[in-house]
Amino acid sequence: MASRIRAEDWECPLSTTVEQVGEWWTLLILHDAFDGYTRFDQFQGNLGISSSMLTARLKALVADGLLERRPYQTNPVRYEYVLTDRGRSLRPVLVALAAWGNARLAPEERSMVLVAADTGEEVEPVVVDARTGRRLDDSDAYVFAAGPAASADMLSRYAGRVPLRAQGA
Amino acid sequence: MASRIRAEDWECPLSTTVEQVGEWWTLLILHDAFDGYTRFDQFQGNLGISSSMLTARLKALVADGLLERRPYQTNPVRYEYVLTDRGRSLRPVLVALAAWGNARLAPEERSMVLVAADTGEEVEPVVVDARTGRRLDDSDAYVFAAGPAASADMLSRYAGRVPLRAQGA
DNA sequence: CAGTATCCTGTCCGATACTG
DNA sequence: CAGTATCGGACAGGATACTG
Repeated sequence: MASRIRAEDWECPLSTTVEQVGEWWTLLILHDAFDGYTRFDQFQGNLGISSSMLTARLKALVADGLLERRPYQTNPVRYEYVLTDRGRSLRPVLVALAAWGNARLAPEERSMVLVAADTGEEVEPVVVDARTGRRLDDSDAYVFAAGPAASADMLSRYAGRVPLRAQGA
Repeated sequence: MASRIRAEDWECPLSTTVEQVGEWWTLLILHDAFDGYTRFDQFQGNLGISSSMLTARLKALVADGLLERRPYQTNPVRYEYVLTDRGRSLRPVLVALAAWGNARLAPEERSMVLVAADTGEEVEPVVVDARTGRRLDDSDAYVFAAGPAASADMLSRYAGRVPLRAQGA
């Protein structure tokens, strides 16, 4: 779970990711972790999740390598949950989700915004192509295409619908 | 559902968005829609979803204003589902999710990548601040802060943990 | 083709109680 | 404080059958 998926099991980046992330609780717990919370009762208090469910979710998060469980005191031993690099790498997903909510769902007077920690300036998160800087927003200028390892049935599904890339390289 | 949320019900951009998006099926159907599919049996064939579940999801999507249901022929009348602007605005979320899967989950030889439709060049999606162009990736340089409409209990939760913005403006 | 209706199973998830 | 164990309801969601 914690690492990469076997090539045979990899079909679609989206559905596989969705399956791996598992449930929405995952994202909400991670959000708390990004806010600096690390402890069981903090998560429980903030999220209003039952202890049994929280236990299950935390176990899954640790098994998936998104959180690390480590003792922060001995006698009695107590554990906290801290983000791994892998966990931190999910931040753009949370940001994109929250940005959409702010733009499309929030009342005019937003209650929660993303700001730069140093300047306090409000941030407007957008998804762009790192190489060209062009926004990926809602244009049809970007499509999902079959890569080198695409299987036959995937190619048949996508054939003619999206530009195929060179198979060799 | 289709429009904004009442101010009293707005607590956290993430949890509210998650609630509104509803289920993972929503994202997967939307992904198909972005690929240009519009019809019931296309969705069903691609996703392997049961017809009853698909009906329910499509209804919710239409009610939420993410898809538009419209007849594409008469006698007998047949319907198709096309993306609305609101639906298209969710694209960055899908892209962020898929990008994470590609980066962290996929086998080395990725099977599906995002490419520019004109050049065929592969795209590397990142989330940045539209104003400064700085990446929001995994840095701690950005935090969620209380906005003008924050309620008292939200402020108490976030007080001291994240920089608060001016209450007045 | 584009659904609707019904049945059925799994499991998400809160409530409650208990533990070192 | 940081969980574990158990119970039970609600519902997600597939299978199947039926319709204009």
